[in-house]
Amino acid sequence: MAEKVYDFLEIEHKWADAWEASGDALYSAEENSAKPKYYVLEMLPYPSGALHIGHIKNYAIGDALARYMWMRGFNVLHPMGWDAFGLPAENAAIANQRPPREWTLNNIAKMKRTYRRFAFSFDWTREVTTCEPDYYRWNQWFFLKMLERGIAYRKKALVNWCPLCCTVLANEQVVDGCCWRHETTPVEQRALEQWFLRTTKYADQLLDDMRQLEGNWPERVLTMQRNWIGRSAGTEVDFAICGDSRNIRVFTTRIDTIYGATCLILAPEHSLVAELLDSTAQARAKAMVDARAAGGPGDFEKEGFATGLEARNPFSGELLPVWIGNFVLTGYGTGAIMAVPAHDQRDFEFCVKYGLPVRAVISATGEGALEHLETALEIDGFVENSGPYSGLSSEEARRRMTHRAQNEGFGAASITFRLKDWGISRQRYWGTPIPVIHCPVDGIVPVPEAELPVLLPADVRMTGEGQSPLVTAPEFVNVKCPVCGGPARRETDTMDTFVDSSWYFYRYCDPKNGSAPFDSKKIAYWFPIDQYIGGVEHAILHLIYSRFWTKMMRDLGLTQNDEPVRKLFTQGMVIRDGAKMSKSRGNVIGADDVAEEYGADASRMFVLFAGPPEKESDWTKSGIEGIARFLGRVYRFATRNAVSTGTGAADDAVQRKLHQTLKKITEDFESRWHFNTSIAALMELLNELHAHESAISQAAMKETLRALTLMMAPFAPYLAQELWTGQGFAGPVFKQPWPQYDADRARETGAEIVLQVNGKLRGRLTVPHGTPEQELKARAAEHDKIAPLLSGKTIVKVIVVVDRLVNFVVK
RNA sequence: GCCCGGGUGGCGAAAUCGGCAGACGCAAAGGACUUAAAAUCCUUUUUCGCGGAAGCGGAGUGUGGGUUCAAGUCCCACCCCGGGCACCA
Repeated sequence: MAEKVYDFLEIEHKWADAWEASGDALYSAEENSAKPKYYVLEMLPYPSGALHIGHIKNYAIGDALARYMWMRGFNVLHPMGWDAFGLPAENAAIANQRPPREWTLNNIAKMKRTYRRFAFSFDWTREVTTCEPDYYRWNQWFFLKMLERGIAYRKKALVNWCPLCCTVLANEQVVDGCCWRHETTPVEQRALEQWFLRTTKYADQLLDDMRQLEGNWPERVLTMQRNWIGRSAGTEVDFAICGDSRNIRVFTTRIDTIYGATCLILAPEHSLVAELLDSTAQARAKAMVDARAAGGPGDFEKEGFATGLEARNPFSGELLPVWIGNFVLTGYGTGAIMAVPAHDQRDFEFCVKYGLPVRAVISATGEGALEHLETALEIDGFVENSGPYSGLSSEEARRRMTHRAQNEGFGAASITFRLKDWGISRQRYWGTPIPVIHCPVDGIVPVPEAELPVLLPADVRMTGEGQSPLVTAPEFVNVKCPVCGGPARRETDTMDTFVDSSWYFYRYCDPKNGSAPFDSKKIAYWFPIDQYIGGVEHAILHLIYSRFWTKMMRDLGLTQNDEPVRKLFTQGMVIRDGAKMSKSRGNVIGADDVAEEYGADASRMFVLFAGPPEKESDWTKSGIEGIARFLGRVYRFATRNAVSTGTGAADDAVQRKLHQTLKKITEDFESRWHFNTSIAALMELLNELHAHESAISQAAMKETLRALTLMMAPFAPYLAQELWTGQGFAGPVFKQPWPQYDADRARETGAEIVLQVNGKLRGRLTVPHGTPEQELKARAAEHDKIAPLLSGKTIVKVIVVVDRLVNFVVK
C-alpha cells in the first residue's frame, strides 16, 4: 500500500473535532465502578491566559500516566480546574478597566481550547473554577466551621506587607525577605488586625504524618517541610529580675548548659523593653528593629547593649546582666535567651564582642578537662562545674534540670515550632470574602450559614491602594448585624488564594454538590490522590496548606484520610539556553505556537524525551524537530506496510525486539517513569522494523504495528488513534488493554559472553542461553583471541558469570 | 556553614542488581535521489597512536586515593555546579 505523508495538523484537528463531537464522556471517570480506582492529578493552573511549554510537560506526564492506567483497566479520575482568584486579574482590571471576572473567564476559555488542542484527557464534567460562588461559598463554610472551633481567629500582629501587591502575605509567601511574586521587593512589617488559621495546632501531626509519605514523596520536599515546621524540644526557664516581681522567661534546648550562662539577651521587641526600660533604651531598641527591617536578608553584625537590669540564674543563684540583642528573634520561643557563649556559636560571637565572660561547662570526656575555647563547643558531653549536676551526661542533666524547674515552679518542658499560624487576610478584591460582620454592639459576628455565600459585588472600583477595594462598595459593607439587627460593617478583607487550592481536589469528586462541599462517601472512594504531579515550588506553600486542610476536614468528620496525597512527583522545569523561561527574558515558548508548528503529539513527546521528567529539560528547536521526524517515520512506515509482502525471515528477530520493547516500557511506567528511555525504545523498535522491512511477514507486521500503536497511545494520542483506526480497529485507542509482554519471547536466543583477561575485554563468544560454567570456561580458553594470551601464563583464577562473561586472571 | 541533588562525547542523554561505557536523539561530515532545493534514505562520528583498509594497540565517566578478578556504579578525601536551610536558642 502506498505510504502517506504525515500531515499532523490534518490528523490532529480531525481527531480533536471528533472527540469534541463525542462529548465529555470520553474521559469521564465512572461513578460506581467495579474496577480499581486511580486518581491522577496535575496541579491546577492560574488562568493567566496562555499555557507555555512548562505546563505542557506537567500535563504530558500526568496524561501519559492517566492513559496508561486506563489501558491497564483502572477507573481513572483525571480532572482539571482553575485557580481563578488572584491578583493578576485585579491588576489587569485596573489596567484595562474590565472586571476581573470577565478577564478571568476569557482566559479560562482560551486556555481550555489549548488543553483540547493538546488532547489532554481531562474529565471536564468535573471542572472546578475557584472564583465561582458555588465553589468559594464552601471556603466560607469551612471558615465558619473553623471559627466555631477556634481554628480561625483574629489578632493584631506584625505581618508581612508587600508594597507591590498592596496586601499582607503569609510567612510561606515570603522568600528571602521578599515577596514570592516580586522577588526583589522586600516585605515590610506592619502591625494589623488579621485573620489567622491555627496551623500550629496541627504542627505535630504535620510532622509525624510525614512518615506515611516517606518513600512516596520526594525526600527534598519532606526535608523542606520538616525544616519549615522546625520542631524543637527544650525547656522554658524563668530568671527572676532583681528588684522587680517579674521574670524573664527563656526557651532553651540546652538547659544542661545553664551553669555556663553569662547573660540574658532579649529581643529588641520584647514586651519588657517597654515595661521596664527608660526612653533612651527604648529608642535604642526601636532603632535596632528598624535597622534590621531595612537591612533585608543575609548576614548582619550582632549588636546589643546592656540594660542595667540583672536577673538571677535559678540553678546557680548567680546574677546575670540583661542585654538587648538584635539577633534574638521575637517570634520564636519566648523572645529571650540565656547566652551560653561556651556552647553556642551565636552567643560566643556576641559575648566575645562585648567582653562578657565565656565559661565552659560541658566536656567531651567527662574528665574535667575544660580547655580554653576559640569557638563554641556545641556538643553533647558531660556536665562540669554545675553544682550537683556535675558529672552527668548532657541528656541526663537536661532531664533532671527540667524536672527540678517544673517541681519548683520556675520552668517547664516545652516544644517550640518554627511554623506559625497561617495569615489569610488579604486587602484585595478578587478573592473569597471572609464571612464575618463587625458589629459595634456584638463585636465579630459570623455570617449565618444559611446566608452563604457572601457574594463578591460585581461593580467595584479597583484602586490598587492599601485597603481592600471592597471598602468602597457601600452596598457590600453596610449590613445589619445578624444578632442585634443594628447597623454593622461587613469584613472587607478576602481570603488568601491558597485557601482555594487547599481542598479543590476534594471538590473534583463531587463538583456539583449544592448542599455540602462534597459527599464524604465519594471522597472515601477516590481518596487519597494516587499520584499528584506539579512543580517543586509549592513544597512549603500549597503542599503544606493542603495537608493542614485535610487534617482539619478529618477532624470535622468530613473525611477519613490523614493525608491528601499518596504519591507526589515534582517535575523539572523546561529551560531554554540554560535559563529559566520567563516573560521578562522574553524566551517563553507558547503551547499554541508549538502545537501549530510541530503538532501537539510532537510537543508533548519532546518534553518527555528530552530527559528524565524530574530533571530540567532543555527546549531546543532541533530537538523537537527530531521527534517530529520520528512521528513522521512511524506514520509513513505504518501506512506503507498496511499490506506487506515480506518473506518472514526476520519475524523472530522482530518478535523479540517487540517483546523487549513492551517489557521496557511497561517497566518504565510501573517504576521509574523514565519516559525518555521509553521513547528511545520505541525508536529502536522502529529502527529494527525498518532494517528488516522486506523480511517481515504480513502477520508479524500486523501484530507488531498494532502493539507499537498501543505503546504510542500514552505519548502521542493523535497519531496512535489515527494508526489504530487505519489498522481497521474501532474505538478509542487508549481504552484498549495494554499489551502484555512475554518474557520468553523477549529473550535473546544466544547469549553474548564477554571474554576478559585480567579484567580487559579481549574477545566475545556467542553461546546458547544458560550454557554452564564449565563449558563457558573451556570454550573461552580455546577462543582464538584468548588462547594466545593464556599460553605461557599461570591462570590464577577464572571468574565465570553465566550468560555474561568469563574473566581469566593470569600471571 | 549545614542538608539534599548532580558532574559521562561537540550537545540532550543511556547504562535499572558491581560485569561490553556512550543506547536513543541532536548537531556535524560524506553520499544517494532531484534540473535544483526541501523532504527522505544510506554511511561515518569518545579520543589518541599505527595502518591504504579491514584492523591493532593505548587512554577515557570532575580530581586524588582505596576495595574488587572487575568500578560511571561501592568506600574515603577534595573540587565544581544546582537546590534547600541558615542567627529558630
